[in-house]
Amino acid sequence: MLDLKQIRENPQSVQERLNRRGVGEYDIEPILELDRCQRELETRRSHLQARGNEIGKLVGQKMKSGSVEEPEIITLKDEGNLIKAQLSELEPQEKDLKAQIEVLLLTFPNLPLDSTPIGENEEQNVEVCRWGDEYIPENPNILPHWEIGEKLGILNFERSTKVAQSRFVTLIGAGAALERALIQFMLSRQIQAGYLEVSPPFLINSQSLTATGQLPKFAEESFKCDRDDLWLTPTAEVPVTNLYRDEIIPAEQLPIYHCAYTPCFRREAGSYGRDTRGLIRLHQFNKIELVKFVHPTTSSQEHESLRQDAEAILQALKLPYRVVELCTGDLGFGACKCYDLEVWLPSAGKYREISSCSNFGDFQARRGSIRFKEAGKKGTQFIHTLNGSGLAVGRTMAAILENYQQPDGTVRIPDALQPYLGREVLVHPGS
RNA sequence: GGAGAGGUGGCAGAGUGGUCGAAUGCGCCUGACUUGAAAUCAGGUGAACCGCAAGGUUCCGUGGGUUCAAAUCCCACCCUCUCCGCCA
Repeated sequence: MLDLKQIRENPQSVQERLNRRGVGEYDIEPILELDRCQRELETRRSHLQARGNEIGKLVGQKMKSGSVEEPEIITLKDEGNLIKAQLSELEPQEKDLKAQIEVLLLTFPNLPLDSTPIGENEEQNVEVCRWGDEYIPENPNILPHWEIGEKLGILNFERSTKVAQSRFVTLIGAGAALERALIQFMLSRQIQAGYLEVSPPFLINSQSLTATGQLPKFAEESFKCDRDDLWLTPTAEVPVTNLYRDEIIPAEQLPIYHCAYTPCFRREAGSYGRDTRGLIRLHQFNKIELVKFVHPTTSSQEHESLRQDAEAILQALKLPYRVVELCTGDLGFGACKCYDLEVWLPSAGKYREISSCSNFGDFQARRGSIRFKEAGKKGTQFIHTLNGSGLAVGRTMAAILENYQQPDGTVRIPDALQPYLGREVLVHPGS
């Protein structure tokens, strides 16, 4: 959520930064107008209340010293009733304005940092670096991961549609073991890097989704359990960030680093024709998520190190990838800066997103009221939140099945992963 | 699902109609003592909003109601805990 005070005090600067996401998409003028009305009402209301409080005290004093029937008391009571009547008109108006402002504010995205490249869409994203060109396979006949996976007997899509729908998968035998090994491998690495593992609820309430920014604008993207105001988590970012919602954290406890494995559930509304095959775009997938809660002055450098922690997994697995910095037009709703890690998928001949590392500044902290207090200092401040995948497990599996595919149709297991899987190669069931 | 208890400041926990934004303890800050720390003693210390300021307003789970006046009384709802039932 944007800071209303900042909008009020620097409207042109806020508008300019919103325009970087897309000219004409966001107009702060309606908010400013509502805010002016609300503050005018607030002034009037609080003056009335002040007089009302005064009357209350006076009546109390006089009743102690005199009779209840004294005319002075009657007059005061009458004035009290008059004020009450006036307030009963003002208060709902002001409440309504406040609610309108809140609703509007929740639909506004975060302001991009000045360092975020300006651009209209993903074509203007900026490639930061490439890693592992030497690991790009030379074999020109690499099968897409879903084909090799089915040949190896470790993936089954058809039967999964029977159980659920399209865009679901069942992993079998070595496939299921491979996924489990990847989860264990990624978590172990991130725990070693200093992240405290958590295993949060997978069903989460609306308030949590609102705090991280999925609601109200992106309700279509998540699965909902209607009877209970609970949703299937679309990413561990939501439950993990919300662990600290409505809390004031002592500054000396910062930074807080968490990693979490969860399944993620997404409706993928609006992507009907895209990536219909394979592990790339499923309604349910597994992910290791990294979440940081940090002091505002450190969030940029924490963002860089978060990215490195995600990259470290790809490097350990020797999977070729590149780092892309999202331009303002492609930046996620709550992010002020974001790096995507894209892994090389030989069958497609291109890089595909496998991790997204975002800095949210105080955007989520405001929505979720996550604050910190510095000992001895007055008041509280909003913390900064960051998160990134470390990594998406299904896509990692896809990348391994392709990049480690051998001409004979077997798939080598990356060295670093072998101890977790207990085997060096995936072979056809018959051989 | 049934029965009961409870939701108060960073935390614990008093408070049952007025001077209560709220005792007390812990924590934290400042000072004294100390080479330093600990212990002890004294003082201070909630959050949010409006206002240039003085100052004002709001907040005791949430929403309504009664009253000149509500943490306190009434109604509804939400949540947590305990016990019973069912169940992985």
